[in-house]
This record gives sequence, structure tokens and C-alpha cells, in this order.
Amino acid sequence: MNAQFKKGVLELIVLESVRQRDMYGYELVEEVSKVVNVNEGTIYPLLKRLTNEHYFETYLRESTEGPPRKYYHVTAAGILYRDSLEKEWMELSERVWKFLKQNISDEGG
Amino acid sequence: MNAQFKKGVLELIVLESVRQRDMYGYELVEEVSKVVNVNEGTIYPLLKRLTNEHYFETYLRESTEGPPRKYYHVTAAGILYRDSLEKEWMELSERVWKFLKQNISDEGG
DNA sequence: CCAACTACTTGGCAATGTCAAGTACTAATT
DNA sequence: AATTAGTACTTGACATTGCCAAGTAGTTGG
Repeated sequence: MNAQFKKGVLELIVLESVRQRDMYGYELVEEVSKVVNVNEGTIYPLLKRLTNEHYFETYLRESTEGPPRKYYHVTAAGILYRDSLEKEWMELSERVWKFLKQNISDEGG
Repeated sequence: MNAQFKKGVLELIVLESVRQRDMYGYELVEEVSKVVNVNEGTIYPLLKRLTNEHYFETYLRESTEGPPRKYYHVTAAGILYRDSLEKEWMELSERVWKFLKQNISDEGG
């Protein structure tokens, strides 16, 4: 998968995932990968950025399967940001789709 | 517009634009901007990259309105690359759309 | 103690969009 | 002919963000 296509979209997918329910980083790597393949080195720095920008709050919870997990919870500001990202993404992807479709007739002709 | 969303997509839009008809850089800035806003500092380096990778060939043509224009013409390899990019873009955007839509019911409830 | 799995962190790097400044040609104005 | 504006191309420095790789650390089982 072209890494460039992912830029920015991952942020939206992470925000939307965490909006559904609080999640921890390692779990998010697998969740997000269902939509776009991604690895730890991408997810953890992204989570840190979003937390620094107050879109997420975190809390630790122990696990019986390993070290404690750092859970992420989306804030009100995070939801607003998510909504604006979603709007931008939908507008962009619709414009791109229309642009690509509008020219399909050229290929057939 | 979130600059990150544009990454990679611009390449596809430029390839598709030039596929329709040979175009020169300055013209492409305006053409591409109909889909996603973009400026010269983005388009010219992108055209150079795509030319270095043999997806474009170029030729000069004089203009009555200013300095000569460098026209870009897409190669066979460029078309193949465009097609693979289009496929990837469509697959990604469909997955993202489905992911976002599938959870709309959460918001309504 | 070691191996394997879970979980988080981080340094260095690659790719690419943006800003800003510069070069150069044509045409219109003074 | 000098100035200004519009067209057209180039490039250096920078910011953002995804990826690889290596490291730290807890739990379970040998």
C-alpha cells in the first residue's frame, strides 16, 4: 500500500476507533490494520501527538497478559477534530472520485 | 485542506490530467487545483519526479504569452502506474468509507 | 535463566507538500 | 528604455508523518 495515501487518513481512523470505545496502542495496531495496514512505529507516535494536542486522555490499567496497558479516551475536542477530519476526507475523496469517473468515457472511446 | 490528505493523491490527479491531454506545469497548477488546491512548489517537483521515473516525456513549445512551455506527455509506463495508483486509491477510499459509515449508527443512538 | 508473547518507546530515515525567493520571457504603460 | 504585470519554470529550506529497527519491560511456561 502506497504509504502516501495513508497520511492523514490514519489519524481519522484512530480517532474514530477510539471514539467507539477506549483502546490501548497495541490493540489499535490490529484494529486499524483491518482498514489500512499499519505498525507500532506509526501508531504510538500518532497517539502521543493526539494526546499532546488534547484530543485524547490516557489512563493505565493492568493486564493479566503482560505489562499495564495505556488506554486512550477521546475528549470533546477530539470529537470535534474527528468530525472536521471526516468532513474534509469525504469532500476530498468525493472530488477525486468524480474527477476519475468523469474521464472514464475517454478510455472507452 | 489538510496537507496530509493530499499526499499521493496529487500524483494520481496529475497523471490522470496529463493522460487526458499533454499539459504544461503552470496549466496543471490550475487544472489540479479544481480538484485539490495546490501550488507551483508542489507541482514542479512532482513533474520532475515523474519524468525521472519515465512516466512522463517532455517537449518545449513556444508561447505568445510568455516564456516557452514545457509540455508533459504520459508514457506507456505512466499509464500502467496511473492505473495501479487508481486501483489502490479506490480500494483504500472504499475501505475508509465503509469503516466510517459502519459506525454512523453509533452516533444516531 | 531463557523463550515467547504482550505492550510501550524512540531515533533515524524517507517521502512529499509548502513557502519563499529567484530567473526569464512577453506585453502594456509611461 | 525603464517599469510593471502576467506568464512560466526552478529550487532550497522546512514541516509533517509513516516506517524500520532496536530497546525496555511485564507475564507465562520450560
